Amino acid sequence: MLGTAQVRTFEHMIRSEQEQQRIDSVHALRAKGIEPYPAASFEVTHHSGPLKEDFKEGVKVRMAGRLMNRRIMGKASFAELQDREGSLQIYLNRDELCPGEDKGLYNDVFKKLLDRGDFIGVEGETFLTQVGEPSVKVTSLTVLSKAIRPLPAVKVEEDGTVHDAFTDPELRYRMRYVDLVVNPKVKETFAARSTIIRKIRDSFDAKGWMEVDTPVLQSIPGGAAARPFATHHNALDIPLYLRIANELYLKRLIVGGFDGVYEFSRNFRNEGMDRTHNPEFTVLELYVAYQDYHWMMETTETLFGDLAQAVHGTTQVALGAHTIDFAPPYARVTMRDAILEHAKVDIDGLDEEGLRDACQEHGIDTDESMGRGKLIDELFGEKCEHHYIQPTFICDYPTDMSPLTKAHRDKPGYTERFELMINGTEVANAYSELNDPLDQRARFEDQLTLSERGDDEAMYIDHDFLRALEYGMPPTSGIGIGIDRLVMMMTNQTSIQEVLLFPQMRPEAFESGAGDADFSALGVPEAWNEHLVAAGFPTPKEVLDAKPTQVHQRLNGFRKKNKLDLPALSLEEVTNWYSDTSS
RNA sequence: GACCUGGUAGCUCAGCUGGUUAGAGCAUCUCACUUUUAAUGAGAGGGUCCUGGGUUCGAGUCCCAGCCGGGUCACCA
Repeated sequence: MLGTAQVRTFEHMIRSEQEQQRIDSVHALRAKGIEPYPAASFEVTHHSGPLKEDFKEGVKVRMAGRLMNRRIMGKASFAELQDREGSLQIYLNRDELCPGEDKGLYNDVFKKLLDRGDFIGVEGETFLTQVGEPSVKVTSLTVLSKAIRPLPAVKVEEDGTVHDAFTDPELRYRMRYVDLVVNPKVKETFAARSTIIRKIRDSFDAKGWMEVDTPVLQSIPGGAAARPFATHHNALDIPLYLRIANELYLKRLIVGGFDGVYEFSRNFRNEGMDRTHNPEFTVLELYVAYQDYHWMMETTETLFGDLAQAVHGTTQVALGAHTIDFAPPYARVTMRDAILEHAKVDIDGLDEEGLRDACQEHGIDTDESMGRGKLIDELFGEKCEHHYIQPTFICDYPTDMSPLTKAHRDKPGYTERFELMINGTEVANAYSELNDPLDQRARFEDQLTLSERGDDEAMYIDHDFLRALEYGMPPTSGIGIGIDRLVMMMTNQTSIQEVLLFPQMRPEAFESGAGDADFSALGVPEAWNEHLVAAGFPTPKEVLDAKPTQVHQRLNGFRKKNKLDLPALSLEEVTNWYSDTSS
């Protein structure tokens, strides 16, 4: 809740003309005895979707949503009421809405004081207009919430042509709430994401597997090879890491006697961002006892076929220029055959040097820290991966790039591992899990050697996990499915930001309210003191947290905007504020 | 991290080899209009041209530095 003082401050923020008009309307509504932000519930009986699908005239309805796209024609008006399902046309007739002498609700409230984007509740009766549009004739109108900022004015023609679309990715991601209101397709993508997750959960629960929660804060960031985000626990005075994977915890639960466990794991990796990578992302991890990776392939292809059906009603799904067929079974190609086919290299019988030469021949940069597994991985990634558009299981990875995977039952040097490739991208990664504790210990030690050789992706040793394995883990198959990528494949998106509600962005700078602060310790000229606060630096801390270049620009921008009678600051001068405090 | 590219009104965008007071459509405001649907007709208001510096008689436009995005690559899933 905002205090009165704060409300007053916000009203003094610099507003666009349209925002100021809307704020004036808030006051005008109150002056008429209408609360623009009422506390009481508004009972809703119908939503636009079902009402339109099975439309009948003469149905009494109560609906609520945003007022959009008004078409005012004197004593009668049409508008769209947009709710969670879509939107429905409403019709307001002055004399039916206001049967008495006082026409204020129509003439003043609806026509003047309400704007596009405001939440209203209506009561009325369904009917078809002359042109056959399903509509609601409004007999009662309630203001539910007044919007101060105007929504982007997107207009859609009957044939689907969109005018003045809200498309700037920066604005769409930073203000997803606006994106969702104005771009119906965006809503559909996230509805599909929800459907996929719910369907997976239903299908796993039906099999008797159990959803679990395991630690996000870990003292050893294990289960994958990646740079973690580090933090610190004050009470224990120890470093902690946000998990890069949850694999080792789920296996501990298999040791503990659950024979099917899964978790939708939010993982965090402190690495680059692009259209297939976000610092936090979701992986579905599933571990099932007494199964192997062949069983897991069948489980996976069946699941994906079902998911496509649930989202699209068919297994044929458009993805960019391709149509992906999610119907099982999927092709199974060994890593050796994949490389043989696309790079004409037989990795069997090639030692590290031979592989290094093969990589060089294909123009792949190598260095001394790369072992045999890493070299094979490079060959596959560079020469093969992008060829697999239709769902394909790539099987049997070399042992030294799979430290948690069981050795292959009849191919020495290989493991029982597969990755599922779709549209040239890895979507899932699965193993027959390594449950031989002595082998696991040896594999961790090999990782240590790799790490000493300079491979900064080598895994940490988790001694408690080794101890757990020594108590005995049944044969188990496990899989990790990249949920974000899966949703991309299922919703025809090529960027991970389109399937994350709030993708990571550089934080935005805001002007904040007034406060008293002393900047003299930084060496800021006294005349600038109050302006620093107004320009969005309430305390010296905010100044020091920002980059000097940024502060310099913001302040000079503020000076220009407000036509301050002060000399412009030099970058050097601002930079000095930083050095002064550190000495 | 490197390269390419963009930032002009609330939204989508024009703005030529630098040259009067920076434009359009939609949105907003005023007026008209009782079945419209990108409603329509008439009129009006609205701009730190991302920021700072430079070149110039003159910069939205050219140069330098920076801020914030997007794309490609590298790394990764």
